[in-house]
Amino acid sequence: MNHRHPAPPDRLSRPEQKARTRQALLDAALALMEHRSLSSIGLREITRAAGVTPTAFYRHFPDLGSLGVALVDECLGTLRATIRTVRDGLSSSDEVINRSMDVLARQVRDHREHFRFVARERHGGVPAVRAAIAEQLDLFAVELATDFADDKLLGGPRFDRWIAADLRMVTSLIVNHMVWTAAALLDAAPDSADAEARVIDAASRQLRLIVLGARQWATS
Amino acid sequence: MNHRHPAPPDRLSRPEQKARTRQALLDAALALMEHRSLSSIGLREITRAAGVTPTAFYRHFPDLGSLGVALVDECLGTLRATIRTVRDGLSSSDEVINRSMDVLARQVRDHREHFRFVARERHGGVPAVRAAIAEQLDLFAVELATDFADDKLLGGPRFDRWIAADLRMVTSLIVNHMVWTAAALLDAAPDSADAEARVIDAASRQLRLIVLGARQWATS
DNA sequence: TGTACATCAGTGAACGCGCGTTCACTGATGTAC
DNA sequence: TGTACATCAGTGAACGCGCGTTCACTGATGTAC
Repeated sequence: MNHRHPAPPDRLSRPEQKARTRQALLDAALALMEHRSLSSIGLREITRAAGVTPTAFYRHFPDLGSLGVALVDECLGTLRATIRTVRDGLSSSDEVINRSMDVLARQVRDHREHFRFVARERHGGVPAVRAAIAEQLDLFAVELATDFADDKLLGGPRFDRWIAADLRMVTSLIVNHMVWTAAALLDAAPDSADAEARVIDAASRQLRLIVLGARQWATS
Repeated sequence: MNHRHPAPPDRLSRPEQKARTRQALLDAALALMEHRSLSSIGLREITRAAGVTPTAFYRHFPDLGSLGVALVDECLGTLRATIRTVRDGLSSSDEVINRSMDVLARQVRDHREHFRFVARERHGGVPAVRAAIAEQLDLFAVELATDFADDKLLGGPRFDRWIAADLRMVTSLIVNHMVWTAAALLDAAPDSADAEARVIDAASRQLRLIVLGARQWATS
């Protein structure tokens, strides 16, 4: 017989409680990393902020590096899903550029800690985390290249005739520009909407310049 | 009377000896940062590697952040001097691009630690160091904009008619691309000349695309 | 439904260790005359 | 040139502290029958 013992609404089942603690550890680590890098944060600091004893940490991660890799998935995995939805239903390149920038700016505003983490640890001191970030950013570039090849974006040039290497060359430039823009938005005084607007404006023009270059490249 | 007591050749004067110890501290810190970030390195680790007692550190720097700022000057100050000499006497844009890339690749090969430090701490956890790096990179962009305005580079478009904001937009894009390229060169397997060549090739094409875009921008 | 047992997330004490900073000091280098 | 004093880069002992990891444990949740 298949007995079910669903936990009553006010009591959490064991897996639920475990997931909750795990998330508390991730959140605590991310919060502590606002002003410091992953490798300078202590296991005890994280557990203290999460409200559990130091030893409880080992029930969820073997070490801080593994927690870092989990954070990469949380930060960039969700961003990837968000971004993919943006590109549908838009045609003119200016439209795509402006909308992409708006979405990026909003994402940065809503998830400062996530972007801070990625910018900081991208070249940081934990190899496993660096590798995980590089892998995710590479996926961004690949997906963007697929969209270009499908002529979903930037209508003008015949991207479908580009060789794969040139496509990846352009999309990795764009992805890097995106990461750099996010970092610049974080560094802009957070209370100054003006500083933010200037960063967005400059980044939009840079992106338009890149698109101009890509069209020229395609027709040359 | 002006008595001079120059130290004999085998004995160092006090300022000389002090400068030597200071440099030993900087070198030790840079070496330790190959695999870790500044904020995760201990004062005692540095003095141990430099061959002095922990307390001697305070004769040279009030804290680790100040040492970091001194490192920024060492790393980027000298690079700026090197790069400025590169741009003289070249006319065609392809020539400038290829030569700049060669110089960058050689600099990265010869000073891996310096570039690693800059890439890692650019968005790292020490605000004073981040600010110092941002300031130096801004100087790069300003100098490059001046060269463009003087028509020293990329002969084709009439950069002298550009408004200042557009010039800075282009040069900061190029500087960011330079930093990213340096980081990519560091991440390419250091023993693999092949991986390095692929990074250089991709970066050169990206830079050419940016120049194409800039020309198009200028004439539009 | 009730009982007896298994699982396992989180506990709390204990450990040895390296940390940053303080302090009074030493002794070679530098200076005044 | 010689002497007496000042400077100050580097020393070494000492401090209190938080660290990562170990271990045997507790007790609520889950399962078998």
